[in-house]
Amino acid sequence: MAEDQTKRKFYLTTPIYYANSRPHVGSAYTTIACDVIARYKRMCGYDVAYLTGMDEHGVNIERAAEKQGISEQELVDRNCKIFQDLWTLLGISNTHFIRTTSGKHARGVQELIRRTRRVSPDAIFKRKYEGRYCIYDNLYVSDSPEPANCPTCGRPAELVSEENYFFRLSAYQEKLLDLYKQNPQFVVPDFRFNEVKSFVESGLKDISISRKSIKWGIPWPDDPEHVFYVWYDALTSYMTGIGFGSAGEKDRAEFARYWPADIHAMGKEIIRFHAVYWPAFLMAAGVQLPKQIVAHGWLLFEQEKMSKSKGNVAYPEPIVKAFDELTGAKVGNDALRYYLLRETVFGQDGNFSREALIARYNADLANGLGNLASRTLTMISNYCGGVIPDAHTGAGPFSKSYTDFIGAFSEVSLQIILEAYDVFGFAGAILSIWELIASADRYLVLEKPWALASESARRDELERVLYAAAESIRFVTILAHPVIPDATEKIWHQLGLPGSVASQRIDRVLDADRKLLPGTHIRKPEGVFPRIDKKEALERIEAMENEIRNSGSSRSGAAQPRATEATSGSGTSGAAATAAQPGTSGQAAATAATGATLATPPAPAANTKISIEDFAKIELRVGVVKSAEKVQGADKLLKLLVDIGDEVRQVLAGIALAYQPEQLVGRKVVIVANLAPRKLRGQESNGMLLAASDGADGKPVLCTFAEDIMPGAKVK
RNA sequence: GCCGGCGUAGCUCAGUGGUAGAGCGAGGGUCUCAUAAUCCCUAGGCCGUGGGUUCGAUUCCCCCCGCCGGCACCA
Repeated sequence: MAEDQTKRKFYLTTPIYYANSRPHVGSAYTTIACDVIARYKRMCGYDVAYLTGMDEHGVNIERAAEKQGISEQELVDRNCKIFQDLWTLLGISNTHFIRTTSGKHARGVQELIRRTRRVSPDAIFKRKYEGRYCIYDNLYVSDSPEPANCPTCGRPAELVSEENYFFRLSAYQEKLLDLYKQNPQFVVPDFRFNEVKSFVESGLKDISISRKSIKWGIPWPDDPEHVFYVWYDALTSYMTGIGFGSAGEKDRAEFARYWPADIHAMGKEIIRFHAVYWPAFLMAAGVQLPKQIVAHGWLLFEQEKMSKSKGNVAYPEPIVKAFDELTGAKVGNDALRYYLLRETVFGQDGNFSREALIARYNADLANGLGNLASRTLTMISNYCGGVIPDAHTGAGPFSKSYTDFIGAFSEVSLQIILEAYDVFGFAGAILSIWELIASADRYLVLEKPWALASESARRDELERVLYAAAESIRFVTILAHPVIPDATEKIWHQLGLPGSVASQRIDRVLDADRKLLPGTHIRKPEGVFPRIDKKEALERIEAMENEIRNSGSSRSGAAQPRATEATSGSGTSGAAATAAQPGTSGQAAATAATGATLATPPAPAANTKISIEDFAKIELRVGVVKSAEKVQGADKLLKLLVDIGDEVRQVLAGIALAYQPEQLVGRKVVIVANLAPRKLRGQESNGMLLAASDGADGKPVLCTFAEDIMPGAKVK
């Protein structure tokens, strides 16, 4: 918050994280990536505001709190602390932190809607909302009145209707397309941008932005029966987090300084809300639009399919703490950050593997940078009395390896690395920096300073070599600092340099007056990245993860799986990997994946019972599949003819990903016989097959019978 | 079904119209300042399949197979 008005500002945000459970590696990935950008921009001389925060409203919070017998506020306070502790552990340099339960946020959201009604009176309107709602799982399944099945339990959802406030998104199609045209970098990577464009081109529907049934939310101004619904509330935090809606002089100035955001970063699953809804909301309110939406990919866990029994969800804390404990040094944070950024191409999905992380740590950090610093500083300590020697750049002759080496640390390499950072090419930047480390190691072997040290006549050569090596470490330390802040500060200190690396100008690392000063006393060399034993580390990490899992805090409120978990497997068999949803709130994930929205019912879920009369309304009958075929133009639909005793029904079922048509013929199934007919892909469906779905990948499994039973028999 | 991407050495990936590259892992060697670290050498891989354009394609075009993403769709 140390604003320096003479500097150019830079404002970036992570998504706000949903407060119903603890963060996993995916959330950490988003936040770390943003932290690297923030640190990098600061080192380029920007006045950076970096916002992260918590999404603390909605039904999942209500439910989780109830389950734990505490108030909503207690629950979100507790989970907020877990997130904040993690950000501290990861050295996240955010300058702002927003919680949607804060008073200032609520005032900002209400202010934005008031402003919208002033600027665009047509944008907000009230209308009857009709959607499908599952009474068993207490969630909105679909925003359309069309019949729908609950993604969690598979049962048909109830039709519900209430008056809601809507945002006229449909009116913004052309304006959005124009925005995209004017700003070819509005969304990165470009393939995501194309997806956004085609989504908007295909037509936009108005969206509901309030709910009557939710209590745990921000009341609608002048109509407190309503609360704001998910996205309008959540997205606005990017503004309220830096002072929007506040009457205070300081807040107003801060907002004026930092808005619009330069970057909103997030996982790919919530890009639509940021690239479509959010600009539309802002246009309607007459507020400046963010400059860029940056979407990264997912982390897939160790190439294997997620399974609850395996519990292979990775949490950041065990990794960081295990590394710290086993090495007796604070290296875990750097290890995790380095691995995540080095191993994945930002924007694309990446693999997350603990083994690979440990291997990277040992190969690149311990054997690479750590060892280079250690050997160089030790030699300066042993051969030069612990003082940075003279560079001897004045008089030759210079060996070829010297000129080559100096040449590597040139404006050219610097520009390559800076450009990589500028386009979020973290892996590329790291690769280039580590090439420099390798060249330093190579240089030392060629020059053999340990041999020079024994020949007093070659004193100048020795000093020249060690000075060059030390300089190369300074160079690398500054360039790598955004990625590995802890170790670079340690090396900086060991080089005897004043202040912190963080306050160095990364783009001026080559300036003559910033080079190491001969005569500087270095400090005691200490290994910054002690090597770690793979087996030991794996065991330690696993033990700590089990602790978290058994403590129950890993899913303090997630009653149903996030829908994105199901979609990421995409119905393939075998090798499907399951992803973390970096940067997603659970609420957001569910919304993104299903197009449905979550809300809370007035009554608690588990206590909702129906009467036998209610059940009797549903006519379930045994059927035998007579024929089955794929429906043209649909991935998931099969057209079945089902004999239910007195007639043969045509039924369409969305099970094509799980069943081959031929294997269904002759099979006994249960169908809902008195369901209203519905057209699907032009074909009429008369009834519905009962199926359970596996939470992990959402694959349907048909109900059937072990004993013989006649078609047409009633099921009850 | 529509739109887009990918398929290159064990693994992760670069790459170019002209007889294929890096890192990691593995094998061998070397120095000894350093964290059993460094450095050097070693992988002979139909560059998914088939066809086309071309003097010549891994690189350009088309089909197919496999994988992935977005949308539609999942009574």
